[in-house]
Amino acid sequence: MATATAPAKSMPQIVALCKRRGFVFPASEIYGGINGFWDFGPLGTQLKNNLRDAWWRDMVHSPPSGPDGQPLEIVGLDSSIIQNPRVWEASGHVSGFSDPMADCRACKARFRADDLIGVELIFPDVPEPNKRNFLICGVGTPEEVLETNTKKIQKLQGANGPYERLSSHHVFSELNEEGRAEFSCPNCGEKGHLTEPREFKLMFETYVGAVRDEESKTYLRPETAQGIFLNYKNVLDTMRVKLPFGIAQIGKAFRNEVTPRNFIYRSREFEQMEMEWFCRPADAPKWFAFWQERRLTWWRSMGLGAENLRVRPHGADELSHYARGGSGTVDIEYRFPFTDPDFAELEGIAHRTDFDLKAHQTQAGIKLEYFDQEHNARYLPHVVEPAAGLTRGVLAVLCEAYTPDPARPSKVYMRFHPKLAPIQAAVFPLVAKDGMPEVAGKLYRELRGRFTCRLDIKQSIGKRYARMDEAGTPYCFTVDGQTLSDQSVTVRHRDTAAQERIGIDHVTDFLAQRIKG
RNA sequence: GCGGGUGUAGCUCAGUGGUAGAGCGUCACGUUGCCAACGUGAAUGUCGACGGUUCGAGCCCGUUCACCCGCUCCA
Repeated sequence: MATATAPAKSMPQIVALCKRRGFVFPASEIYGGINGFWDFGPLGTQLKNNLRDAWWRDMVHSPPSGPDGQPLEIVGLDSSIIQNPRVWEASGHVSGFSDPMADCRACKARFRADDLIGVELIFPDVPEPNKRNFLICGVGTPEEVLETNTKKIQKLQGANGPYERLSSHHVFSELNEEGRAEFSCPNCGEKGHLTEPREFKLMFETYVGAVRDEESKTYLRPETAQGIFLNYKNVLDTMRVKLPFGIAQIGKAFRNEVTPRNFIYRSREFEQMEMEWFCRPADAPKWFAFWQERRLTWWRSMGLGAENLRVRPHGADELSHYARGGSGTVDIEYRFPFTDPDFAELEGIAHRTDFDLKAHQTQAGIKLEYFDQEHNARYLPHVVEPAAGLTRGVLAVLCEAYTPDPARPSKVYMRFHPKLAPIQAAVFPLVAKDGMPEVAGKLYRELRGRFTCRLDIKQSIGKRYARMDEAGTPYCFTVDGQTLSDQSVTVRHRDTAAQERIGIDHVTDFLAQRIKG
């Protein structure tokens, strides 16, 4: 790989460029910011819109052909961020989305209180009044806890003889204060230093209407997917769709993350691009494989390097509550500068089975079954879900594009795919005289209707090229003295700084050709 | 939530208790016929915020907020 010798990409420098050039600003910055929220500046907004529109086009307007060569059918949706709170009870988010955590005051370790258990041991050979039970504490199953504490148990046996194990174990999160005091920290071994479990509520709560009581409490959606399941029947009834088909949605989602980190990678307000693919249960594995391959290809077509992308299947223990019992989940991961050499999730493709439709059918009491005329059968479709992070996608595109180059004046340029670049073209007069600004202005007015375009007349030509390098503008067209005599302009290519000369009449075609692919 | 680090102009940073600084960028004018050129001039700061110590705080102390790193977490 040629990248082996490329200078490492530094996250602080990428963040600085994003601020300097108007891609991403800290949210509420003049008030000191707010943890986990970011604003997109003019260029960042355009970049995000371009990525979003590309997804919509490639999913809804012109989805890929299926394995049999037939075009797939996917329709769009835009559901409400706030839904009836029962939605989130049915979906499992109210119960599954808050984790009780306990901290050790002595060593500062943190544990999931429902994973933390204690196994009680009895030593029958010890005579009264010294006879007492010992509690072996740890994380995992009782067997695992005994396994990890073998040495301690051997020591106890040495002093007290053989032991018996109480059949039921204690779960830390279910104990009262007295019970918790008997627990020792699995990390440092100190007894009685674990805090009472505290709930980490990962869903933002809000209240609908003027009266603020439990009745009016609801949530900001933690995923866009549920809005799709809620409208599945509406779409079936109105759109003449037949299985298999998809419903796609792009929108904001909110999670009260414990630790927002890594710039816009894990923020509390973010955007998702989700598509729920409804199919026959028997076909789900086939579609699961199909979408994995298509989605990986799509990210590559957005300019992400193959060497920075990978597909990683989830282990059985990390599957979401809705994805157990299906073909599983895979993540499409990107090698971000802050994870390098490791990777982090960009998109998850999950076989959600009929978990959600079944849950809503039961909870809402509305039949959501599909009548399959071809097979003369009635069933709940299975769902394969490619769920991509738009915000994360923007970050991946920014990181991929960021290219240090000590040889050029800007020292860095943003190598966006031309179709994603927030500014696709710039028009300059070489100098601001002899009628060049007028010709450049005319060209600019022609281009701006079709492309995102900038006209810059001020300052030296080198400065203007340098600015466009940091903005990631792929093509700069310069009107010079020769233009006035032969109607040609120079095209300056961002990635090579090389120039060629084309007719001023061909600029539109030149751009259209390169920005389409 | 814990530990460590950072916070001074748009950016990068200097400034160890005594008048708020530099480079770059930005803007204006001139010059300039292809890569942040040059000349002249200009704007820009509650020194992250609040409180304390002090005659006096960007600097010392406390609190707090944000960002970075590590833990923890990430349905």
